[in-house]
Amino acid sequence: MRVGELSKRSGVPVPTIKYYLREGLLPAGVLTSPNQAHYDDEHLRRLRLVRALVDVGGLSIAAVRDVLAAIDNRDESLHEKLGAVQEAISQPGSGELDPLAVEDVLAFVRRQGEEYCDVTESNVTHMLAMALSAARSVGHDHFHDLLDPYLEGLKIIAQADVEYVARRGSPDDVIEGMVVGTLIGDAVLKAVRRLAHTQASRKVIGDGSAD
Amino acid sequence: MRVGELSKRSGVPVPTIKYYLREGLLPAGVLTSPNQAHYDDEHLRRLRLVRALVDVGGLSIAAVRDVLAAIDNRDESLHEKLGAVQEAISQPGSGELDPLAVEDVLAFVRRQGEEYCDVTESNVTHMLAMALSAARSVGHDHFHDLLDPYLEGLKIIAQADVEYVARRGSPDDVIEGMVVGTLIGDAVLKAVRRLAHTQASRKVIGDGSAD
DNA sequence: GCTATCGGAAAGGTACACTATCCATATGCG
DNA sequence: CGCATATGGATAGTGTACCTTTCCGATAGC
Repeated sequence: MRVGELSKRSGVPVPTIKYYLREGLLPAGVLTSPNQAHYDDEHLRRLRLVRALVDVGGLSIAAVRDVLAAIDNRDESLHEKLGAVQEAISQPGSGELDPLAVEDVLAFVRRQGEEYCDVTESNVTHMLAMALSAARSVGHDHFHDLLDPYLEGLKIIAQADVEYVARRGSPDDVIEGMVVGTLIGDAVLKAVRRLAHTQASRKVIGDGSAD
Repeated sequence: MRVGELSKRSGVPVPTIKYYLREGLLPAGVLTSPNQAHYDDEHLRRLRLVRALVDVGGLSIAAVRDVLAAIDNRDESLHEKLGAVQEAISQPGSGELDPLAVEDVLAFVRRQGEEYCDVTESNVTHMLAMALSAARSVGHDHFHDLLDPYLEGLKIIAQADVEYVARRGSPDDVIEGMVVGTLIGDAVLKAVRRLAHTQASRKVIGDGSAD
């Protein structure tokens, strides 16, 4: 197929596809003449992945490029790749870290039997420290009390996630499933948590008949 | 205090504070002369809240304005206010909804005993439908299988959230705690889920010694 | 042959979140 | 008092991110 059909089948405008090609988010098509190229289903699949990362995952174009590079890297074991991809899809944001928040993270991580030393070493722990710093900055200096119940609930969720991903066929599908499952899963969790809030708060403050 | 001290105490540059004042994110200070105004701790608190919403919650300036308006609204009961604030902090994003994804949401919601009809009525259900649509668009058409385990884990988490918020004093603190707890909680959950993934996947694929 | 479309490059556009400049006025210190 | 510095308010400008538009000569397909 040519770019017009790729556009029709994906819902992405042609100029945007050209832009993604320029930015290296989409591999070039096979040239059949100096100004005709052919795209296949793999391009369509990749294009839809890019849109999902951008629209649902909220990733920047640069972050998407990093993720795709990690996915496409052929020189790593599955384990290394999963780590690289996880780093790529976990942007910590910017701002100052409260040392007390860093302590909270270290204490939490140690409570689980890990022995990390450098919180800024991984994007994930950095993310957590950033969030706890923000909590402290707005006066919530006991937010870390929630970490243990969060982990308890998330163990159930992560177990389901891993089973979901492990069910996939090839290692490439596992990687891609992890990316999609993590980012779309974040969005799903956000929504379901809000639904759960509504249900849980109903028990406490009632339906509005009495507050 | 005047704007300079507000800036020093919050870490937010003076021009940015002026911008927030212009945009209505921060109430004007009390004028003591035509070009001198006085700000208090409430302004500082509000300013830090704005930064937390923007930096950690990832909210746009317009969304922050909506949230603050919902917080400040004096004409609603606590229950109504919680609902309005929850809508304000739940942006569904844009894109087309897959009818099958809408069905998935309806089935899920009904499974919990609710009887919603219109998925687009609430931002929260719309968010969920958007996420499941995105999953389908990248070929994950059984992502909804995860909804039940997610809810199971999230019940534990939401319970902790509600207890955390209920511990606060005044109704205003409850509202503010819900905003902070929801948005910062989203970020914390994201990070902790990734940590839980690492732990859970270790059991399945090992430490990298064998994959 | 004729119209629509193509690939590729370059310039343009839009939205957002600040940031800089100006100015007349106030503050605060010596 | 004198004078550097800071202030509130208004207007204009900046930088980044993500596309769009416009152009070109070449091809596709009827």
